[in-house]
Amino acid sequence: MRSVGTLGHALLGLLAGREMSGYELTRAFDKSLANVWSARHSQIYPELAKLEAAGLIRRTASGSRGSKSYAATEAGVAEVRRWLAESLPPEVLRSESLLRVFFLWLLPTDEVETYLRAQEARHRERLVDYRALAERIRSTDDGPLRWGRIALEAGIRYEEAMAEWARWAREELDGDERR
Amino acid sequence: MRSVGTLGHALLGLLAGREMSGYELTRAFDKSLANVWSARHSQIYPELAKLEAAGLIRRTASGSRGSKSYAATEAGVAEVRRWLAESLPPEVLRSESLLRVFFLWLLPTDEVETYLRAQEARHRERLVDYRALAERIRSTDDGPLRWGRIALEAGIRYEEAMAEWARWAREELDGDERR
DNA sequence: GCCTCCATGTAATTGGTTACATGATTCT
DNA sequence: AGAATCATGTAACCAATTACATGGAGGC
Repeated sequence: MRSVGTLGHALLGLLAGREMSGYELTRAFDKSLANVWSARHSQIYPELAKLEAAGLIRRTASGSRGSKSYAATEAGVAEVRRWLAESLPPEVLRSESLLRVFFLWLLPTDEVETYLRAQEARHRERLVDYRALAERIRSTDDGPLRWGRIALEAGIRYEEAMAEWARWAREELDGDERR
Repeated sequence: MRSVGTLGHALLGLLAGREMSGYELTRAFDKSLANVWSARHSQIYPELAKLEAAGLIRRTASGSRGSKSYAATEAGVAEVRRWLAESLPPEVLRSESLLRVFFLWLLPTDEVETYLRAQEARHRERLVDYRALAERIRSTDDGPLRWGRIALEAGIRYEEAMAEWARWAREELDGDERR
């Protein structure tokens, strides 16, 4: 009996809300979940087959263009709940942009400044997007949507913190230059 | 001619600073780099062989207990610089803890609260560690070490933002309960 | 003599991305 | 008729983790 990975749990979580097809699930990963977890259809379809074989989801209907809908079974919902209540795995940040910072001493000062400006700009752009999205969701305060809004808030605070950090790092350098 | 991945660039960056053995590189990933990128020795040793074959690093000496030291070649240093100056890849956060947030509606309120408290506690713990580490590095303001301190500041701001977010999310819920 | 740390490697497996491949429906 | 979108799948490859495997040096 193969254990369920993070992708499997994400799929079960989505299917615990409502029945969906592989295609709809794929869109969910492109849309709402994109900012915390990603997955392509090429990973999703085989995973659905495995979850079905494990009895955690079941086929419910076939749509017009050959689409297949799935719903979480009782065992499936129980498995997501178990996962949610489980203690968090020791998650570490994995950021290529921050990794590069360790090696910036290899670049001339003006290129370092360019780097940090680009970094800040990217975070500010995302911040604008996230805030616009938050405005649109604001009114919904019931059910699953609400938790999307709460997760989004984490994204907003993250981008804010990273943009501010990049500005701080740039100022650190500048002060240094003028000395 | 195989292209160099992120791990390869990280190794080149470290070796551009000073010559090191595979074992020392492994420790560097456990220690300073651990918070932004991770790698095991089983991934590092084969990668060193590839970098050497590509002429980006070269063997410099053999230590007593069979250790092999490597240094970045000119081509190797040029490659890190190229990588650093290159525009950033579209990096997205990948967080299982935040993914779980989308599905918290499946848990009873008290378990949600437990989840968010655990989340906050973890971030606060890391914050304490990072701040202690920052204190220790503070005095060094030259060379590679300085950039380690700047990257650490990003970690501090990240943990701070996430801890505050978890508290905010919990309060959101509480306010709701009392209504 | 035994344990710990230093030191390097390979093998097996999982997770994830990119590319390949195909076909139906709807819109213009 | 042609393009965009819906819809599902497989194959090849790359990245990363876990487990397997071995041996030397130094401290107790």
